[in-house]
Amino acid sequence: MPKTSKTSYHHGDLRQALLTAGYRVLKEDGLDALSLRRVAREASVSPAAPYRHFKDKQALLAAISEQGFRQLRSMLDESNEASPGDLNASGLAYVQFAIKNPEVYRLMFTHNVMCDENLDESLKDAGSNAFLALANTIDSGIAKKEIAKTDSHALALSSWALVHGVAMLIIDGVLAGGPFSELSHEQILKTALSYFKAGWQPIK
Amino acid sequence: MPKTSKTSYHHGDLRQALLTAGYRVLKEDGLDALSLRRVAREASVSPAAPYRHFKDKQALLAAISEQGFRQLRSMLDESNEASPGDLNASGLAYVQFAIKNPEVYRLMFTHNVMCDENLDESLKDAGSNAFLALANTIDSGIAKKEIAKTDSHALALSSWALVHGVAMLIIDGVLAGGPFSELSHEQILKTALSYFKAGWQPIK
DNA sequence: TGTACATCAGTGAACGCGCGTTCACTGATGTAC
DNA sequence: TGTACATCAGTGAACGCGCGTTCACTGATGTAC
Repeated sequence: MPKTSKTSYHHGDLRQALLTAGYRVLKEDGLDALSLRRVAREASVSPAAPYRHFKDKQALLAAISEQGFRQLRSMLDESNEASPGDLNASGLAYVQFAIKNPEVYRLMFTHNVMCDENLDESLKDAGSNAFLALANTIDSGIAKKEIAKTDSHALALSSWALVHGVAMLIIDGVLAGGPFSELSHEQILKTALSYFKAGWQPIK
Repeated sequence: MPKTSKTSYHHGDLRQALLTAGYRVLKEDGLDALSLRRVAREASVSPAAPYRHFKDKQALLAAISEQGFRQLRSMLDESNEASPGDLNASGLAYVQFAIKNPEVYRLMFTHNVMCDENLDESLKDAGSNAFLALANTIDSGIAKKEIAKTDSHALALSSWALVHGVAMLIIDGVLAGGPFSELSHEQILKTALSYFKAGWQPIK
Protein backbone atom coordinates (compact mmCIF):
# COMPACT_ATOMS: atom_id res chain seq x y z
CA MET A 1 0.00 0.00 0.00
CA PRO A 2 1.51 3.30 -0.98
CA LYS A 3 0.44 5.69 1.79
CA THR A 4 -0.60 3.75 4.86
CA SER A 5 0.25 6.35 7.47
CA LYS A 6 2.24 9.52 8.03
CA THR A 7 5.43 7.67 8.85
CA SER A 8 5.39 4.81 6.36
CA TYR A 9 7.36 6.48 3.58
CA HIS A 10 11.01 7.01 2.99
CA HIS A 11 11.24 9.82 5.48
CA GLY A 12 7.69 10.01 6.67
CA ASP A 13 5.56 12.75 5.25
CA LEU A 14 8.35 15.17 4.44
CA ARG A 15 6.09 17.72 2.82
CA GLN A 16 4.16 18.23 6.03
CA ALA A 17 7.36 18.07 8.08
CA LEU A 18 8.79 20.91 5.99
CA LEU A 19 5.66 23.01 6.44
CA THR A 20 5.78 22.45 10.18
CA ALA A 21 9.48 23.28 10.34
CA GLY A 22 8.87 26.40 8.28
CA TYR A 23 6.09 27.48 10.60
CA ARG A 24 8.40 27.00 13.55
CA VAL A 25 11.30 28.93 12.00
CA LEU A 26 8.92 31.74 11.17
CA LYS A 27 7.62 31.92 14.72
CA GLU A 28 10.99 31.63 16.36
CA ASP A 29 13.23 33.72 14.13
CA GLY A 30 11.05 35.61 11.70
CA LEU A 31 10.66 35.95 8.00
CA ASP A 32 14.27 36.95 7.35
CA ALA A 33 15.46 33.67 8.83
CA LEU A 34 13.14 31.58 6.70
CA SER A 35 15.37 30.00 4.07
CA LEU A 36 14.94 26.73 2.25
CA ARG A 37 18.22 25.48 3.64
CA ARG A 38 17.26 26.39 7.19
CA VAL A 39 13.93 24.62 6.87
CA ALA A 40 15.63 21.54 5.44
CA ARG A 41 18.11 21.60 8.30
CA GLU A 42 15.33 21.84 10.89
CA ALA A 43 13.63 18.88 9.26
CA SER A 44 16.91 16.92 9.43
CA VAL A 45 17.13 16.57 5.71
CA SER A 46 19.63 17.56 3.02
CA PRO A 47 19.43 20.99 1.33
CA ALA A 48 18.14 19.50 -1.89
CA ALA A 49 15.41 17.35 -0.40
CA PRO A 50 12.68 20.02 -0.31
CA TYR A 51 12.82 20.22 -4.10
CA ARG A 52 11.02 16.88 -4.25
CA HIS A 53 8.01 18.58 -2.70
CA PHE A 54 8.19 22.24 -3.64
CA LYS A 55 9.13 23.77 -6.97
CA ASP A 56 11.16 26.49 -5.29
CA LYS A 57 11.33 28.68 -2.22
CA GLN A 58 8.32 30.72 -3.27
CA ALA A 59 6.22 27.57 -3.38
CA LEU A 60 7.13 26.68 0.20
CA LEU A 61 6.30 30.21 1.33
CA ALA A 62 2.99 30.09 -0.49
CA ALA A 63 2.12 26.79 1.15
CA ILE A 64 2.89 28.10 4.63
CA SER A 65 0.88 31.20 3.86
CA GLU A 66 -2.05 29.15 2.67
CA GLN A 67 -1.98 27.10 5.85
CA GLY A 68 -2.10 30.36 7.80
CA PHE A 69 -5.13 31.58 5.89
CA ARG A 70 -6.91 28.32 6.53
CA GLN A 71 -6.25 28.58 10.22
CA LEU A 72 -7.43 32.20 10.30
CA ARG A 73 -10.54 31.24 8.40
CA SER A 74 -11.39 28.48 10.85
CA MET A 75 -10.89 30.80 13.83
CA LEU A 76 -13.30 33.29 12.28
CA ASP A 77 -15.79 30.52 11.61
CA GLU A 78 -15.54 29.35 15.19
CA SER A 79 -16.18 32.85 16.42
CA ASN A 80 -19.20 33.22 14.19
CA GLU A 81 -20.58 29.91 15.39
CA ALA A 82 -20.04 30.78 19.03
CA SER A 83 -21.65 34.21 18.70
CA PRO A 84 -23.29 34.60 15.30
CA GLY A 85 -23.33 38.05 13.82
CA ASP A 86 -21.06 39.50 16.48
CA LEU A 87 -18.64 41.67 14.54
CA ASN A 88 -16.72 42.63 17.66
CA ALA A 89 -16.10 39.00 18.51
CA SER A 90 -14.91 38.27 14.99
CA GLY A 91 -12.62 41.28 15.07
CA LEU A 92 -11.17 40.07 18.32
CA ALA A 93 -10.59 36.59 16.94
CA TYR A 94 -8.92 38.08 13.90
CA VAL A 95 -6.52 40.26 15.83
CA GLN A 96 -5.76 37.49 18.28
CA PHE A 97 -4.68 35.25 15.43
CA ALA A 98 -2.30 37.94 14.22
CA ILE A 99 -0.89 38.53 17.69
CA LYS A 100 -0.35 34.83 18.30
CA ASN A 101 1.28 34.28 14.90
CA PRO A 102 2.83 37.63 14.02
CA GLU A 103 5.43 36.39 11.58
CA VAL A 104 3.05 34.03 9.85
CA TYR A 105 0.52 36.83 9.62
CA ARG A 106 3.11 39.14 8.12
CA LEU A 107 4.11 36.51 5.58
CA MET A 108 0.48 36.05 4.60
CA PHE A 109 0.25 39.66 3.54
CA THR A 110 3.68 40.13 2.06
CA HIS A 111 3.09 41.08 -1.51
CA ASN A 112 5.82 38.83 -2.85
CA VAL A 113 3.67 35.92 -1.89
CA MET A 114 0.19 37.30 -2.29
CA CYS A 115 -0.09 39.12 -5.55
CA ASP A 116 2.54 37.78 -7.88
CA GLU A 117 0.94 36.56 -11.04
CA ASN A 118 2.31 33.06 -10.69
CA LEU A 119 0.65 32.27 -7.39
CA ASP A 120 -1.43 29.24 -6.59
CA GLU A 121 -5.13 29.31 -7.15
CA SER A 122 -5.42 27.54 -3.81
CA LEU A 123 -3.61 30.37 -2.05
CA LYS A 124 -5.92 32.93 -3.61
CA ASP A 125 -8.90 30.86 -2.51
CA ALA A 126 -7.61 30.53 1.03
CA GLY A 127 -7.22 34.31 1.16
CA SER A 128 -10.64 35.17 -0.13
CA ASN A 129 -12.21 32.52 2.09
CA ALA A 130 -10.87 34.35 5.10
CA PHE A 131 -12.48 37.50 3.81
CA LEU A 132 -15.76 35.72 3.20
CA ALA A 133 -15.83 34.56 6.81
CA LEU A 134 -16.04 38.21 7.84
CA ALA A 135 -18.80 38.82 5.31
CA ASN A 136 -20.71 35.86 6.74
CA THR A 137 -20.58 37.29 10.22
CA ILE A 138 -21.89 40.56 8.91
CA ASP A 139 -24.71 38.87 7.04
CA SER A 140 -25.69 37.11 10.25
CA GLY A 141 -25.52 40.40 12.11
CA ILE A 142 -27.77 42.09 9.60
CA ALA A 143 -30.22 39.19 9.72
CA LYS A 144 -30.33 39.49 13.50
CA LYS A 145 -30.79 43.25 13.18
CA GLU A 146 -27.67 43.87 15.19
CA ILE A 147 -26.06 45.56 12.24
CA ALA A 148 -27.76 48.21 10.13
CA LYS A 149 -28.86 47.03 6.72
CA THR A 150 -26.06 47.71 4.26
CA ASP A 151 -23.84 46.26 1.55
CA SER A 152 -22.29 43.46 3.57
CA HIS A 153 -19.26 43.18 1.30
CA ALA A 154 -18.46 46.86 1.59
CA LEU A 155 -18.78 46.72 5.36
CA ALA A 156 -16.69 43.55 5.44
CA LEU A 157 -13.97 45.31 3.47
CA SER A 158 -14.02 48.26 5.84
CA SER A 159 -13.95 46.03 8.90
CA TRP A 160 -11.13 44.08 7.42
CA ALA A 161 -9.11 47.23 6.90
CA LEU A 162 -9.71 48.26 10.49
CA VAL A 163 -8.71 44.97 12.09
CA HIS A 164 -5.80 44.56 9.68
CA GLY A 165 -4.59 48.01 10.64
CA VAL A 166 -4.87 47.33 14.34
CA ALA A 167 -3.16 43.96 13.93
CA MET A 168 -0.31 45.42 11.92
CA LEU A 169 0.28 48.38 14.22
CA ILE A 170 0.41 45.99 17.16
CA ILE A 171 2.64 43.30 15.70
CA ASP A 172 5.02 45.84 14.18
CA GLY A 173 5.43 47.31 17.64
CA VAL A 174 4.46 50.76 16.45
CA LEU A 175 2.30 51.41 19.48
CA ALA A 176 4.89 50.14 21.94
CA GLY A 177 6.64 53.37 22.80
CA GLY A 178 3.90 55.93 22.30
CA PRO A 179 1.07 57.30 24.39
CA PHE A 180 -0.75 53.97 24.20
CA SER A 181 1.94 51.73 25.59
CA GLU A 182 -0.01 51.24 28.81
CA LEU A 183 -3.07 49.92 26.96
CA SER A 184 -3.48 46.21 26.40
CA HIS A 185 -3.88 44.94 22.88
CA GLU A 186 -7.48 44.11 23.65
CA GLN A 187 -8.19 47.60 24.92
CA ILE A 188 -6.70 49.11 21.79
CA LEU A 189 -8.83 46.92 19.58
CA LYS A 190 -11.95 47.62 21.62
CA THR A 191 -11.40 51.34 21.34
CA ALA A 192 -11.04 51.13 17.58
CA LEU A 193 -14.04 48.82 17.23
CA SER A 194 -16.26 51.04 19.36
CA TYR A 195 -15.55 54.08 17.18
CA PHE A 196 -16.11 51.94 14.12
CA LYS A 197 -19.45 50.81 15.49
CA ALA A 198 -20.78 54.19 16.58
CA GLY A 199 -18.99 56.49 14.16
CA TRP A 200 -17.62 59.89 15.03
CA GLN A 201 -19.96 62.32 13.35
CA PRO A 202 -21.57 64.83 15.71
CA ILE A 203 -25.20 64.47 16.71
CA LYS A 204 -27.24 67.04 14.87
CA MET B 1 35.50 77.29 4.84
CA PRO B 2 34.47 73.77 5.73
CA LYS B 3 30.98 73.43 4.31
CA THR B 4 30.33 76.10 1.70
CA SER B 5 27.81 74.18 -0.42
CA LYS B 6 26.51 70.74 -1.16
CA THR B 7 29.22 69.98 -3.70
CA SER B 8 32.30 71.49 -2.06
CA TYR B 9 33.47 68.42 -0.17
CA HIS B 10 35.40 65.40 -1.20
CA HIS B 11 32.47 63.79 -2.91
CA GLY B 12 29.78 66.34 -2.32
CA ASP B 13 27.31 65.61 0.42
CA LEU B 14 27.59 61.84 0.33
CA ARG B 15 25.27 61.30 3.25
CA GLN B 16 22.39 62.90 1.41
CA ALA B 17 23.40 61.22 -1.84
CA LEU B 18 23.20 57.85 -0.10
CA LEU B 19 19.77 58.62 1.31
CA THR B 20 18.54 59.65 -2.11
CA ALA B 21 20.01 56.57 -3.73
CA GLY B 22 18.45 54.41 -1.04
CA TYR B 23 15.06 56.00 -1.62
CA ARG B 24 15.40 55.33 -5.33
CA VAL B 25 16.42 51.70 -4.90
CA LEU B 26 13.51 51.19 -2.55
CA LYS B 27 11.04 52.65 -5.02
CA GLU B 28 12.42 50.85 -8.02
CA ASP B 29 13.29 47.41 -6.68
CA GLY B 30 11.83 47.12 -3.23
CA LEU B 31 13.04 46.44 0.26
CA ASP B 32 14.70 43.14 -0.58
CA ALA B 33 16.97 44.89 -3.06
CA LEU B 34 18.05 47.54 -0.58
CA SER B 35 21.58 46.58 0.42
CA LEU B 36 24.40 48.80 1.56
CA ARG B 37 26.51 47.70 -1.38
CA ARG B 38 23.75 48.43 -3.85
CA VAL B 39 23.19 51.89 -2.44
CA ALA B 40 26.92 52.60 -2.55
CA ARG B 41 27.01 51.41 -6.15
CA GLU B 42 24.10 53.67 -7.11
CA ALA B 43 25.88 56.57 -5.50
CA SER B 44 29.04 55.73 -7.49
CA VAL B 45 31.08 55.09 -4.42
CA SER B 46 33.02 52.15 -3.03
CA PRO B 47 31.30 49.58 -0.78
CA ALA B 48 33.04 50.87 2.32
CA ALA B 49 32.30 54.55 1.80
CA PRO B 50 28.86 54.56 3.49
CA TYR B 51 30.49 53.59 6.76
CA ARG B 52 31.82 57.14 7.04
CA HIS B 53 28.22 58.32 7.37
CA PHE B 54 26.24 55.44 8.83
CA LYS B 55 27.23 53.08 11.60
CA ASP B 56 25.78 50.11 9.75
CA LYS B 57 23.00 49.07 7.43
CA GLN B 58 20.35 49.50 10.10
CA ALA B 59 21.35 53.13 10.52
CA LEU B 60 20.86 53.82 6.81
CA LEU B 61 17.47 52.15 6.90
CA ALA B 62 16.48 54.14 9.95
CA ALA B 63 17.51 57.38 8.25
CA ILE B 64 15.48 56.61 5.13
CA SER B 65 12.55 55.66 7.30
CA GLU B 66 12.82 58.88 9.26
CA GLN B 67 12.84 60.90 6.06
CA GLY B 68 9.65 59.08 5.05
CA PHE B 69 7.94 59.92 8.32
CA ARG B 70 8.87 63.57 7.92
CA GLN B 71 7.40 63.64 4.46
CA LEU B 72 4.22 61.93 5.63
CA ARG B 73 3.95 64.38 8.49
CA SER B 74 4.26 67.36 6.18
CA MET B 75 1.62 65.98 3.82
CA LEU B 76 -0.77 65.58 6.73
CA ASP B 77 0.00 69.11 7.89
CA GLU B 78 -0.67 70.48 4.43
CA SER B 79 -3.98 68.69 4.33
CA ASN B 80 -4.96 70.07 7.70
CA GLU B 81 -4.03 73.59 6.62
CA ALA B 82 -5.94 73.31 3.36
CA SER B 83 -9.06 71.95 5.06
CA PRO B 84 -8.74 72.13 8.83
CA GLY B 85 -10.48 69.47 10.80
CA ASP B 86 -11.38 67.40 7.77
CA LEU B 87 -10.58 63.85 8.80
CA ASN B 88 -11.57 62.45 5.41
CA ALA B 89 -9.09 64.73 3.68
CA SER B 90 -6.32 63.74 6.07
CA GLY B 91 -7.12 60.09 5.57
CA LEU B 92 -6.92 60.55 1.85
CA ALA B 93 -3.58 62.34 2.11
CA TYR B 94 -2.28 59.55 4.31
CA VAL B 95 -3.26 56.75 1.98
CA GLN B 96 -2.03 58.64 -1.04
CA PHE B 97 1.40 58.91 0.53
CA ALA B 98 1.46 55.15 1.04
CA ILE B 99 0.33 54.45 -2.51
CA LYS B 100 2.89 56.79 -4.01
CA ASN B 101 5.71 55.39 -1.89
CA PRO B 102 4.70 51.82 -1.15
CA GLU B 103 8.13 50.42 -0.44
CA VAL B 104 9.15 53.37 1.67
CA TYR B 105 5.90 53.10 3.57
CA ARG B 106 6.47 49.40 4.15
CA LEU B 107 9.99 50.08 5.40
CA MET B 108 8.66 52.70 7.82
CA PHE B 109 6.53 50.12 9.55
CA THR B 110 8.86 47.15 9.39
CA HIS B 111 9.47 46.20 12.96
CA ASN B 112 13.17 45.66 12.49
CA VAL B 113 13.51 49.36 12.01
CA MET B 114 10.76 50.70 14.20
CA CYS B 115 10.83 48.98 17.54
CA ASP B 116 14.31 47.69 18.11
CA GLU B 117 15.64 49.03 21.36
CA ASN B 118 18.64 50.64 19.74
CA LEU B 119 16.76 52.92 17.43
CA ASP B 120 17.25 56.64 17.07
CA GLU B 121 15.33 59.01 19.22
CA SER B 122 14.87 61.09 16.09
CA LEU B 123 13.19 58.20 14.32
CA LYS B 124 10.84 57.70 17.22
CA ASP B 125 10.03 61.39 17.19
CA ALA B 126 9.40 61.44 13.46
CA GLY B 127 7.00 58.54 13.91
CA SER B 128 5.01 60.05 16.74
CA ASN B 129 4.93 63.40 14.97
CA ALA B 130 3.09 61.78 12.10
CA PHE B 131 0.60 60.44 14.58
CA LEU B 132 0.22 63.82 16.23
CA ALA B 133 -0.66 65.40 12.88
CA LEU B 134 -3.73 63.18 12.80
CA ALA B 135 -4.59 64.14 16.36
CA ASN B 136 -4.30 67.82 15.37
CA THR B 137 -6.77 67.41 12.56
CA ILE B 138 -9.17 65.75 14.95
CA ASP B 139 -8.80 68.52 17.51
CA SER B 140 -9.59 71.05 14.79
CA GLY B 141 -12.58 68.99 13.74
CA ILE B 142 -13.91 68.87 17.28
CA ALA B 143 -13.37 72.61 17.70
CA LYS B 144 -15.34 73.22 14.51
CA LYS B 145 -18.04 70.82 15.73
CA GLU B 146 -17.58 68.63 12.70
CA ILE B 147 -16.48 65.76 14.89
CA ALA B 148 -18.35 64.67 18.01
CA LYS B 149 -16.61 65.58 21.24
CA THR B 150 -14.39 62.71 22.27
CA ASP B 151 -10.91 61.67 23.36
CA SER B 152 -9.00 62.94 20.34
CA HIS B 153 -6.06 60.62 20.93
CA ALA B 154 -8.26 57.56 21.04
CA LEU B 155 -10.04 58.60 17.87
CA ALA B 156 -6.70 59.39 16.24
CA LEU B 157 -5.47 55.92 17.08
CA SER B 158 -8.58 54.35 15.62
CA SER B 159 -8.38 56.46 12.47
CA TRP B 160 -4.75 55.58 12.13
CA ALA B 161 -5.55 51.89 12.30
CA LEU B 162 -8.20 52.29 9.63
CA VAL B 163 -6.08 54.22 7.14
CA HIS B 164 -3.07 52.04 7.86
CA GLY B 165 -5.16 48.97 7.16
CA VAL B 166 -6.51 50.38 3.92
CA ALA B 167 -3.03 51.47 2.84
CA MET B 168 -1.50 48.10 3.61
CA LEU B 169 -4.22 46.08 1.92
CA ILE B 170 -3.83 48.24 -1.17
CA ILE B 171 -0.05 48.30 -1.42
CA ASP B 172 0.25 44.60 -0.67
CA GLY B 173 -2.08 43.95 -3.59
CA VAL B 174 -4.47 41.97 -1.44
CA LEU B 175 -7.51 43.61 -2.98
CA ALA B 176 -6.27 43.19 -6.53
CA GLY B 177 -7.87 39.89 -7.44
CA GLY B 178 -10.95 39.88 -5.24
CA PRO B 179 -14.47 41.27 -5.55
CA PHE B 180 -13.13 44.82 -5.23
CA SER B 181 -10.68 44.83 -8.09
CA GLU B 182 -12.89 47.13 -10.12
CA LEU B 183 -12.91 49.79 -7.41
CA SER B 184 -10.35 52.58 -7.47
CA HIS B 185 -8.12 53.03 -4.45
CA GLU B 186 -9.95 56.24 -3.67
CA GLN B 187 -13.33 54.54 -3.78
CA ILE B 188 -12.12 51.85 -1.43
CA LEU B 189 -10.84 54.41 1.03
CA LYS B 190 -14.01 56.48 0.79
CA THR B 191 -16.13 53.42 1.50
CA ALA B 192 -14.10 52.59 4.58
CA LEU B 193 -14.07 56.20 5.79
CA SER B 194 -17.82 56.58 5.36
CA TYR B 195 -18.52 53.55 7.54
CA PHE B 196 -16.01 54.83 10.03
CA LYS B 197 -17.75 58.19 10.14
CA ALA B 198 -21.33 56.95 10.41
CA GLY B 199 -20.79 53.63 12.19
CA TRP B 200 -22.73 50.48 11.48
CA GLN B 201 -24.99 50.05 14.47
CA PRO B 202 -28.68 49.89 13.62
CA ILE B 203 -30.97 52.83 14.31
CA LYS B 204 -33.07 52.05 17.32
C1' DT C 1 7.46 -17.26 -2.12
C1' DG C 2 11.39 -15.43 -4.58
C1' DT C 3 13.93 -12.85 -7.86
C1' DA C 4 14.68 -8.89 -11.28
C1' DC C 5 13.52 -4.52 -12.10
C1' DA C 6 11.64 0.29 -12.13
C1' DT C 7 10.60 4.09 -9.37
C1' DC C 8 11.68 7.99 -6.98
C1' DA C 9 12.61 10.23 -2.24
C1' DG C 10 16.58 11.81 -0.22
C1' DT C 11 22.04 12.59 -0.49
C1' DG C 12 26.00 15.42 -0.49
C1' DA C 13 29.09 17.97 -3.09
C1' DA C 14 29.39 21.75 -5.91
C1' DC C 15 28.17 26.19 -8.50
C1' DG C 16 28.05 31.15 -8.44
C1' DC C 17 26.08 34.94 -6.02
C1' DG C 18 25.66 39.20 -3.30
C1' DC C 19 25.88 40.33 1.11
C1' DG C 20 27.83 43.20 5.62
C1' DT C 21 31.84 44.46 7.38
C1' DT C 22 37.14 45.14 8.16
C1' DC C 23 41.46 46.87 6.95
C1' DA C 24 45.48 49.24 5.57
C1' DC C 25 45.76 52.63 2.21
C1' DT C 26 45.64 57.18 -0.50
C1' DG C 27 45.06 61.53 -1.63
C1' DA C 28 42.47 65.83 -1.45
C1' DT C 29 41.28 69.42 1.86
C1' DG C 30 41.95 72.76 5.42
C1' DT C 31 45.21 74.66 9.03
C1' DA C 32 49.45 76.44 11.44
C1' DC C 33 53.39 78.82 11.00
C1' DT D 1 52.54 83.68 -0.21
C1' DG D 2 54.66 79.21 0.70
C1' DT D 3 55.66 75.02 3.04
C1' DA D 4 54.84 71.15 6.51
C1' DC D 5 51.48 68.78 8.62
C1' DA D 6 47.08 66.76 10.40
C1' DT D 7 42.64 65.37 9.19
C1' DC D 8 39.51 62.37 7.39
C1' DA D 9 36.38 61.07 3.25
C1' DG D 10 36.67 57.65 0.01
C1' DT D 11 39.37 53.27 -2.04
C1' DG D 12 39.71 48.57 -3.25
C1' DA D 13 40.90 44.16 -1.85
C1' DA D 14 39.74 40.74 1.22
C1' DC D 15 37.14 37.99 4.88
C1' DG D 16 33.63 34.59 5.87
C1' DC D 17 28.83 33.77 5.38
C1' DG D 18 24.42 31.62 4.02
C1' DC D 19 21.80 31.53 0.31
C1' DG D 20 18.94 29.08 -3.95
C1' DT D 21 19.57 25.79 -7.03
C1' DT D 22 21.80 21.82 -9.96
C1' DC D 23 23.61 17.42 -10.49
C1' DA D 24 24.92 12.71 -10.63
C1' DC D 25 24.24 9.49 -7.17
C1' DT D 26 22.26 5.86 -3.86
C1' DG D 27 19.43 2.98 -1.75
C1' DA D 28 14.92 1.80 0.08
C1' DT D 29 10.27 0.79 -1.57
C1' DG D 30 6.74 -1.28 -4.33
C1' DT D 31 5.69 -4.11 -8.56
C1' DA D 32 5.78 -7.77 -12.24
C1' DC D 33 6.54 -12.21 -13.19
